[in-house]
Amino acid sequence: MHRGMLTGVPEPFPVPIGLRLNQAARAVERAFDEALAAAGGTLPVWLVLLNLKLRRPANQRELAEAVGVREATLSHHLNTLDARGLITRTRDAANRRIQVVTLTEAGEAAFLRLREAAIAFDTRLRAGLTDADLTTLSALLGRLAANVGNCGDAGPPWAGLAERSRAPGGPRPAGQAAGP
Amino acid sequence: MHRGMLTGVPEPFPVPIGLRLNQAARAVERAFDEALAAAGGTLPVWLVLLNLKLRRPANQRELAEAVGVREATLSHHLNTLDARGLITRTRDAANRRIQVVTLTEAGEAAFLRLREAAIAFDTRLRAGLTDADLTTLSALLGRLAANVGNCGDAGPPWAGLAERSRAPGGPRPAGQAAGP
DNA sequence: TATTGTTATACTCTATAACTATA
DNA sequence: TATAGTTATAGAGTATAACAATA
Repeated sequence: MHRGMLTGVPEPFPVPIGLRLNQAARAVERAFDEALAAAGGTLPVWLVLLNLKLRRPANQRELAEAVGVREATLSHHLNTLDARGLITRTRDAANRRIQVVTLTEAGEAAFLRLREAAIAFDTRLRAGLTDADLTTLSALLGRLAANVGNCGDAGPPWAGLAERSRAPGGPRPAGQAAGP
Repeated sequence: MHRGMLTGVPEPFPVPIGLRLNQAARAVERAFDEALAAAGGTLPVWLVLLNLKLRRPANQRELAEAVGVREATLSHHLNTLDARGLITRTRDAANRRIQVVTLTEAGEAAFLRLREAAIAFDTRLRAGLTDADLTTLSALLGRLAANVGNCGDAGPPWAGLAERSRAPGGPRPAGQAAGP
């Protein structure tokens, strides 16, 4: 009864695909959050570390964009990482406005732990799906995203945090990312 | 370069499907949030109204479960709805522990507005997708959800809010739902 | 004046724990 | 004691606005 049609409503109504999408995304998100938590991390922390390693963002603006948050929000997360001893911030000698973010040894270790968790998670997630399935799924997801405006393939594939359009406060992202 | 493989990493690595899923889900979520906001609502508000109309939850525990939040969280949202004059809560004469939640006239009107927005959104979202596409997509999404534990088809199709597994605070849902 | 980043503040959504009231 | 619900408190994540420092 929960498959295909909603009944008990004026006229048969197909289960909205957006809802299916969201249920799946939330289930996956929750599981990924748990996997990261088990490895001592959170999604924002993981995304920041990942982007620091993968890209070499010239400044925090780039990093924030890659992570998918505002600059102020990134500062917030960097403060957390700093407090946890995972990064250091030092002024660039050539342009002292720029803070050069560097992973500490503990930061590198945290990155490796989280990367392992992310890789294991992705493997688990792909179970039973062929490459063709994944390609199809990816294409369909791209279409949905395109249908609502965001081109669906914009930005780096590891951009994983929500960027609220409405005023303050907002939903939470979800995420999952590659292990380089 | 952002398609299929991540480069610049030790070994070619397929773009994690979980990440694709999440990007799409967030784009859709954001758009749906906007659509609801334009109709004067939010996702929690919509889900509460929808569940009140669609089901006839016997008590708030049922309603909370349908919406996908804890009872205390539901109270929170009901307070908002109450403050906005969309619902009333009255004690059940037979069992005075039970609060009977009723939509006011303004609540009914809000429901209709949000329903229209949700239906329009779903139509927009499905653009260019055949029924076969939707079936395929739904199945693949179900598989992903199943792979991470949550059976992917549990609960009412309109349960749209996140249920945090980790301590306090937490991610935000996303959502989209049917218009009955 | 423009760029870079931080701080201050606030908001949404969520949760747990403790409480009231009823059964 | 058990059930129904509310209130109090808290926390994560996000945002905007105002600010400082540098160019």
